Amino acid sequence: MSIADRKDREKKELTELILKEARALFLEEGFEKTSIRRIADRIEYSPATIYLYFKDKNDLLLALHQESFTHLFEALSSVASVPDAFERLVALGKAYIEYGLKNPEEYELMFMLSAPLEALECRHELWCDGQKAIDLVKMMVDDCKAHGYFRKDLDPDTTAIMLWAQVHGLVSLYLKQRFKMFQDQDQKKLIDKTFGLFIKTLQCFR
Amino acid sequence: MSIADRKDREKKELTELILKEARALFLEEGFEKTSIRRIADRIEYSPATIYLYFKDKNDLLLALHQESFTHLFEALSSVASVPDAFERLVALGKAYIEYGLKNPEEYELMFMLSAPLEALECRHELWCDGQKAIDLVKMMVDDCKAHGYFRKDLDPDTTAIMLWAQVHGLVSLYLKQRFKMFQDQDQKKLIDKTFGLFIKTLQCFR
Amino acid sequence: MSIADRKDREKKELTELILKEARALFLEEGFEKTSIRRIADRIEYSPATIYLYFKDKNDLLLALHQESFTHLFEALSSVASVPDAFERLVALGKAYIEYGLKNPEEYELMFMLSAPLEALECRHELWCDGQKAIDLVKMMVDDCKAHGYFRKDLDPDTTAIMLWAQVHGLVSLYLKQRFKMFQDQDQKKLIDKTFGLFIKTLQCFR
Amino acid sequence: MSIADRKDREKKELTELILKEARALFLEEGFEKTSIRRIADRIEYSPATIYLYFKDKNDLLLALHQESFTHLFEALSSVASVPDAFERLVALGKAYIEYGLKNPEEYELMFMLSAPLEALECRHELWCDGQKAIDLVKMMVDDCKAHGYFRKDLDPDTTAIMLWAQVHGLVSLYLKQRFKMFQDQDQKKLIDKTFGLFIKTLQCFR
DNA sequence: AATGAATGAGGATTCATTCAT
DNA sequence: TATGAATGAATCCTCATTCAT
Repeated sequence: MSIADRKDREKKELTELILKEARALFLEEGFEKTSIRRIADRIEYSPATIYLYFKDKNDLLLALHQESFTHLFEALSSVASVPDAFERLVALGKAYIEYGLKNPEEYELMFMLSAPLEALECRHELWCDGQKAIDLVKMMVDDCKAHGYFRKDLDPDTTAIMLWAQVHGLVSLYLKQRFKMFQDQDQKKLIDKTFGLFIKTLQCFR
Repeated sequence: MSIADRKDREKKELTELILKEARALFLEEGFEKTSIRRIADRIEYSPATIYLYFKDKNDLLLALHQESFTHLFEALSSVASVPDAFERLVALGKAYIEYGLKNPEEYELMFMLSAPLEALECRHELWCDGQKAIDLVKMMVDDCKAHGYFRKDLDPDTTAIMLWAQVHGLVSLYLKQRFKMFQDQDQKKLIDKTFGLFIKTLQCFR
Repeated sequence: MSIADRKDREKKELTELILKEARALFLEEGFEKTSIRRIADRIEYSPATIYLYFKDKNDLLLALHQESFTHLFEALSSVASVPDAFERLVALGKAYIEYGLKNPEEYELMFMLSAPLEALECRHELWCDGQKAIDLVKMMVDDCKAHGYFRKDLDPDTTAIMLWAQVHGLVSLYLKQRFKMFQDQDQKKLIDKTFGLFIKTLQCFR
Repeated sequence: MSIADRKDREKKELTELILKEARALFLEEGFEKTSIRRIADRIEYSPATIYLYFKDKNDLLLALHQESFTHLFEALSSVASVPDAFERLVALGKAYIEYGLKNPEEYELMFMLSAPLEALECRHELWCDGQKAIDLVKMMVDDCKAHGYFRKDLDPDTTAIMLWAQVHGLVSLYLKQRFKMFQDQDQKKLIDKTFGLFIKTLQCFR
């Protein structure tokens, strides 16, 4: 038993190692430079070995993709403890932004890269993750309606998309350095301020 | 003089030709497939020739970048004729979205690609274009304030960024297919509806 | 004893299984796609296991080679029941052709592939099979002579080779698609017609 | 002018060099071992250079294929000088066999390899060469009919295929070493003897 | 001004084989 | 007996770039 266990653990460990370095490469050098070869170099295994753990590059990508969503959900789950419905929605947005800024490569993979979707369009799982995320937002919008923060006739779908677009806009412009033109200001503060303003506008939904 | 003139003109023409085909390749086949070689093939010049007109691939990218901004400004300029300040702001957002959806590769280059910025961080021109764009928004926000649509104490910078983030969020999520999970709905309509809702929220700025 | 027996039987069974799937792969996907790995995948054993039963890929090839000859002989044996000596020879040719067309990969392995011979030149068995086959033809030629269909001074060796070359020529050109230039005709019919004509020419041996 | 000439010549020379080494590799190591890399190694150029002269491996193959047919036709053309129609046909067969034995790798490429046809099925040229070859045989069969060597009602198509199959059978079995089982005899003599016997059988067509 | 020729580096994969267990 | 894990070497091909001309 212990032998099988150890083998299992070792297998898992290498899988993790591959994913870790793949993620790191993504982070450090971007998607284009993330090749099987370079990952292999970094983990000091042969390229062929990676193919023992992942069918092909897309499979590796998919694994990273799913992992990233898991991380995102973990990051978002903390807001559940916020008692007030509206404050909870605000916390969700903040947590989303924070996750994006702290995990740029994962964020890119999930929401900004063409590659994974093109290659994996067929796979149903991909949409599930995104669906789950947007459903979370919708649920919170409904909560806000239930507690009188939003009008009853507000469409939760549209509202959720609006919220998502706003935070994604902020995160993605920041990650792609498009706020660098405001050189004289702290760009992260810019995001906070903007998000704060956005939250205020939401109050007209009452 | 006429000889120098002609040479000058010819030089400009070839520069234009290169840019034109580069743009076309971007549009038809995307960023990844746009290689110096392929551009050279299409203009029926040698790859080496391109290097006489552009230092390297990044330089070519920068030129396209600037050109794209010119196009964007053209697309946005039409809103000037809208008389009402608030309506003009709304029209601006709509025009921006429309431009993004209609010119996906240019939009990507301007606002979503890492490549041009990383390589050209030093160049001041890059920021100018973005600056000009955001300034345009700020101006319109000021107009809205002047005409009583927005409170006097509203910060035009933050507001402009918020507006930009919203429309960029919508456009970029759409371009990267992240609305595909709403399979049963017209995705462009989704954008319109969301933008419409966003506009309504702006009215609480009054 | 019974334990040893069982082990023996199991060993034989796995050997058979390997050969069976190797053959199937040959047939379904051709020689190039038949790799040790793919065979291993299909029998759901590890690639390393195959090396316990066959020294290397060539050894496996040799086994298939011998097996194929067994099949060929089975296919040819049916003609024994044809009473007339000349008709029997004709039937032999037809059976050979039919076997070739129906078992293209085996046929290739036996008569068209370089691989098995190069690697196994040393092995005597290889020639035995071919020898047995050509001997069969010679015997039938002798029968024809005995029954007055062929002149007594006809050299059975040369005649046998001529017969073999003719049918092999037809089969191999067909298998390698070299009759495709006769696009407007049924290629199998072409073979039948040609073989028929060839048989007629044999009558001048009388 | 002389510069362009020289460049042209150099280009041709390298093209020839590539083809020559490709052919040599075919001959020495067989089709499977003939890779772009190995060719590049032998000509001491980089693999990428080969792609400047040939679109891809198939293109290179096609060139070799056509070249080989040119050689074959040259080899066969000598028989034109044989005055007697039947002797001419015999000479054609002998020349074909001789060509095959002397140029094994070209012969394989033209008549025994799957690869070129699979990859280039679309290309019309391929069939043209084969067509031209078989037409040559048909013409000679017609000549034999015209001069009373063959019956008037003989089908030239079927006859031509029969002749082709016979010589191809002999050549291909020889090239693939399938005559090695007649160890005690000179294999080339075997071919001659067999072809001689075959020629005799043709006389019953009178 | 223009280019033909060349290449080193790198891309994703697949393979036959080995070896410790 | 069986295998999981690993790999070096190979495959075809594309790229941005340089340089002599």
